[in-house]
Parts: sequence; structure tokens; C-alpha cells
Amino acid sequence: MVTIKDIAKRAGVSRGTVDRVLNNRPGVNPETEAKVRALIEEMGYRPNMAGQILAVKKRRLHLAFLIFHGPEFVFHLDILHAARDKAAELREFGVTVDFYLVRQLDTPYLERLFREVEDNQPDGIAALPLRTTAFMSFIQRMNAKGVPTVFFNLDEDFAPHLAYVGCDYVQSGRVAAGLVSLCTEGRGQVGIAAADGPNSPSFAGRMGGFSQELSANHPGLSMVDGGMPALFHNGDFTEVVDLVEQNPDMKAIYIVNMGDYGVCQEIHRAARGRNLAVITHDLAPAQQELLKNGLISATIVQQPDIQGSLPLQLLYEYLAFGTLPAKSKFFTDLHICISQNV
Amino acid sequence: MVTIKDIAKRAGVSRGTVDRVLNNRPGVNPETEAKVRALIEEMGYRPNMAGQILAVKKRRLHLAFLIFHGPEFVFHLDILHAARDKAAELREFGVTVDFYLVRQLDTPYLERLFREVEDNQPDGIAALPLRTTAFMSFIQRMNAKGVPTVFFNLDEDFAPHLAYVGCDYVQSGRVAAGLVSLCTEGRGQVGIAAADGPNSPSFAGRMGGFSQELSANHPGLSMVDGGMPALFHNGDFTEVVDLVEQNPDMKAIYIVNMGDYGVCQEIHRAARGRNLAVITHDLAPAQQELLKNGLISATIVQQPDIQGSLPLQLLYEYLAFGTLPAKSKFFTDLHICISQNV
DNA sequence: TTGTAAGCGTTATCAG
DNA sequence: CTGATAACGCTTACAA
Repeated sequence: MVTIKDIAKRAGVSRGTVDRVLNNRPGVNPETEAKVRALIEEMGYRPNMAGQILAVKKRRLHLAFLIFHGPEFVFHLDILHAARDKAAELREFGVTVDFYLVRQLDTPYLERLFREVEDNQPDGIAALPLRTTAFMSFIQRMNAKGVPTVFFNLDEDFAPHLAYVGCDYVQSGRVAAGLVSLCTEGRGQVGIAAADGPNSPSFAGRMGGFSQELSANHPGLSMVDGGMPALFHNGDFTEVVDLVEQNPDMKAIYIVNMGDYGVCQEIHRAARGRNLAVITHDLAPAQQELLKNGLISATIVQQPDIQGSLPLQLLYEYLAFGTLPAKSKFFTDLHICISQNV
Repeated sequence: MVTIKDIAKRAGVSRGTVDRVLNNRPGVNPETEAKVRALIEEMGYRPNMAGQILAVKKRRLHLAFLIFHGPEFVFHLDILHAARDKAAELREFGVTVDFYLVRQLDTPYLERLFREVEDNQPDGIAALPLRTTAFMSFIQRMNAKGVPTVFFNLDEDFAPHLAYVGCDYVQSGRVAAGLVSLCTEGRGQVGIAAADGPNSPSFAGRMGGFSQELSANHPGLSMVDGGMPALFHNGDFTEVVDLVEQNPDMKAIYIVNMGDYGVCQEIHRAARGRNLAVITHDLAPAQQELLKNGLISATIVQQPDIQGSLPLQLLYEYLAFGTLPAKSKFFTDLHICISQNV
């Protein structure tokens, strides 16, 4: 294993000089720099993580983690939990993480919250992007200050950021289509239901992938109502019940997003013993139960643990070692859960 | 963050003494030991990994990785590849890994190979267990010497070992049953095929889980020939073709293990356009192709990367930090792959 | 039985 | 522009 000391010895300089070259710090004679660089290349120097971690600790890095947190967002809780675990893990690297839970979307509230984040002067920010001007200008201000940001869960490109960690919603819709096809032998009608249609940023992506996959590879399948979702909210399932009852030859139903898990019960009541495949996304505790009971046929998960932990890890690596993320978009795996492999 | 130095200061002893207590080394006055232990507890001391790694490096640990490697074992290649990556990663921790590829199963060959491993005096061993006396006695000898072993891929309990990393074959058969049920609406007949029946240690587990799940939760499904597999080898697919042709009402076929990927082609030829779900295990490159072509409906993967890397990681943690594995069996996730999420 | 000191590889701070 | 030195937290000889 070749170390900085080895390089320094062979170059006839001190460790400090080699360090300056490695970290592109000013104040090195171009000639010695060239010599050192050549040796780094030639000897195949790779920095030793443990040594770096130990030394970087003294900088006491400070990160901020922002997530929207409403009662209907069970999924965000899993992300938050993973992020807290990661924060605990990073503590021994001298990193502290401040968590900010966004609980409303009105501008004064948001501006006050973002001002607070800014005042705490974080070295990096992991955030669930919001489509509000308050958020956008906040991110832009932080960018201007050179504070790196990583987005998770929603892939918004209104401001430059270090990376995105989250679901590929289009592909996720395609997987849903594949599952529907599997459950129906590729023939028949499929209904669409959603708790939140146009307001949900993920809805469009999933529906795009779903319909695209259907028309490209599953000619025997068609969507009821041309893909217009039956919406349900606050315990009102009439649209969904109608969908099931008025389409007796419907073989499957795709629930694009769920807020109220009671919908599955209603669907099966309305189906009256008829075979109806139900495909959903995510795996809240309630959904695990529904899978076990056969009220959900299969669900597609999007690794909330990675969405919570990886953004903090990427920020740490960037700030501590100057390592840019390997890619700009880290798409989570689209795992399929059925009753037997939850 | 509380360090050994902090403890030492508060206890009025030196770092060395605290270290001795932490690592249960002899030569500490019971009274000071008690005082130090109390402080460790009270101050919530957690060892710092980076510091440990750096210090432990000097020991230059040496591991052995043994895997059976025949042409028909494509899956083992994925494990091997992951293990080599892990070995490269462990190099900067001062760890070297020797790889031994078992290419035959005759006793003289095996004994010579194991003798060679033994002579190299590894500090720990990761091995794919073999059901031969030569292997068993080798493991027992190493155990006697206090060299820890971790098994992967096959869960054999003939000798004590630190941990097992691999598939839960019984559960994996249950997942296959769940997929068959999904593809058939839970009704009809399912055929069984295998490249290797009784000789394959995983076959029994998978078939057990499969039939158990069917009888427990899928009363509408039954196995053709009572579960007797149609065997195929070396391009001879007659049994499988017969199975498909003679059971026109068969809705699905479960390929418990595959050596020859040509079987899928034959199955679909024999099916003559009839809808037939095909469920397999693993995801060799050839299988990816078959998934894309629709010749495999779904396949269940068992994380070869984890099977290759985790055993080495567990051995390192045990040898370097004395950390016992969190569990004795690390079952890999049973991920379901369809055409859309490979 | 206990303390001391060197070293693992890197970074940061001070002198020069 | 460069070198020396002191951390970061831990382990391990060796000395007392």
C-alpha cells in the first residue's frame, strides 16, 4: 500500500507538500508539483480512508436535512428514520446533522424555516425538493454561497444540485404494467385508482411509464376510462367502487398512490369474490398486512432507507474528501414484494 | 464523542489499562477494572472505527476464500466476482485474501488443496461448504486451531462456524409458489422441472417450501405428477417437452434449477402459443435475455454480491475488532425480477 | 499490575 | 514556496 509518506520520500519533499498537491492547494512550485503528480500516478497512490476520516474529523462538519412531513406521507417517515440512523453513524466522523421537518407549505412559514436553516450555516444540505418559490430561492441562495445540496425522493431540476437520490417514477410505472400483465396473462382491462392525481409529482411519471409499457409491449391490455384515475380521499371510495362494479371484466387495478389504505378492503368488497389483481407502490406497515391478507397482490418498493441515508453519505464524501458523486442520479431499485417475500 | 483517553483521564489510569479492559486482556486489578467498566458504561463509550482500522492494519490479516467452480455453476461466478471486489476493498485495511477454486471433488485432489490452504495459515476462512469428508475434516481441523469460518451459499451444519450467508432455500420455494399463484390467478396445474434434482442441495429446500406454500395457501393449485420434476441435462429436454405437451391445462412451470438455458426455448415451442408462465431462480446473463424475450415470466434472485462480500466482511470485523456477527444466519433478500426491473 | 511511546495515514498549523 | 509537528483514536510492544 503506497502512502503519502512513500511519495514524499521518493520525491524528496515533505508530506505537507504532497498533501498540498493532492488537494490542489496553492503554494507549490510547478516543477515539484509535476514531479509529485508523476509519482502519484506511477506508484498508484490511493488515499487511505481511515486516515482521512480521522484527520477530517476535526473539521466538525455540519449538515442539514429537510423533509416534508404531513400525516398522509407515511413513506417520508421511513426516509426520515433511515436518515436519523445515518446521522448517528456519521457522528463518529465528526459530523452533526440538523433535521428540519416542513409541516406546512405557506410562504411565510417556509421563509422563516429556510431562514433558520441558513442562519445555522450548514456545510451541506439534503432536501426533499418542494415546488414553491420560497424553496427555490432558498436553494439558489445556498448554491450561491457554495453550499452543496443533494435532492431526494423527487427529481426536480429547477436548481443545480450535487445529485439526486430516489425513484425513477417512469420506470416504476413500467414495472407496475409488467406486474399487471403477469397477473392477467396479458389480456383484459385494468383500472387506475389514486388518492392524489395531478397534485402528486410522482403520479405523472408513473402513469407515463405505465401507459407507455402497456401500449408498447402488452397489446392485450387496455385501461378503463382511457386511464382516467378513480380518485379517493378521506374515506370516500365511491369512484373506486363504481370503477369495480361497472367493469365486471376488469382483471386488475393499479393504485398509483395510496393515502388511505381502506381502499383495498372496499375494492374487494365491490369485487364480490371475483378475481381482481391489485398492484400498489411502497410498503407501509398497513400494506404489509394487506399483502398477507391477499388484498394486495404485489407492491413495488423504492428503498426508503437508501433515500434517507445516501444523500448524507454523498454530502459527507464530497465535503470531507472532495469526492464528487459517481453519478448525478442515483435511482433506487424497484423491488417487487408479494406476500411471501416481504 | 467519548474516547479511550477521556475514560483514562476520568478513571485516573492510562490508555493502556483502559484498552486492556476493553479487550478483556489479563493483567488488570479487579478494582480498577470495575471502575473503568463503570465509566465505559456511564460515559457511553463507543469505539471509533477509523482509529481501530488504522491501528489494526499493522496485524496484516490473512483470509482464505474457497469456492467450488465448475462450468455449470454460473451463479458461483457472480459470488466470486463480488468477493474479489471486496478483497480489493479490504486491502487498505491491511487484509489480504487468497482465493482457492475447487475444480474437482475427488478426495486426493481435495486433500491436497486443503493442505495447501492450511499451510498458508489463514487467520479466517470463507467457504462454500462441500458435502465431502475431506472438507468436513478440514473445517474441523481449522476450528480446532481456532481459525474462524464463515459459510456461504449452502447452509450446512456439520461443523460449527461463525455464520452463514446465503439463501433461505425453503422461503425461496415459497416465493416461487406465490409467483405461480399470481400468474395463474391461483387456479390450475403447475409443472416442475429441474436440471439437477436429488444431487442439488438446494433442490430439496425449494421444493419443500414450494409444496408447503401451495398446500397451505393456494388450494386451487396442484402439481403435475405430484411434484416429480421433469429432469433435463446436456441438451436432452424430452422429459420437459413431454410434461408440457401431455398437460394442456398446465398453466405454469417452475424450473427449480437451471443448468441449460435452452430449456425455456423448448418449453415455449412445446406450448405452441398457449399461455404458460415460467418461474425460475437466479439471473445469469442468459436469463436476463430470456426475461426480456418473455420466455421467463419472473425469476427470484438471491444477491450473489452479498454472498461474496459479507463473509469476508464478517471475518474481518471478528478478527480485527472481536465483533461477533449480529446473527448466525444472514439470509439474502429474495428479490423478484421481471422484464421491467432487471 | 500499570504507564509510556511509537505508529497506522491523513490533514492543519506554524515556522522558516 | 516548503518542512516540521501535532493532532485524530486506537493497539501493541516494552519499560517500570
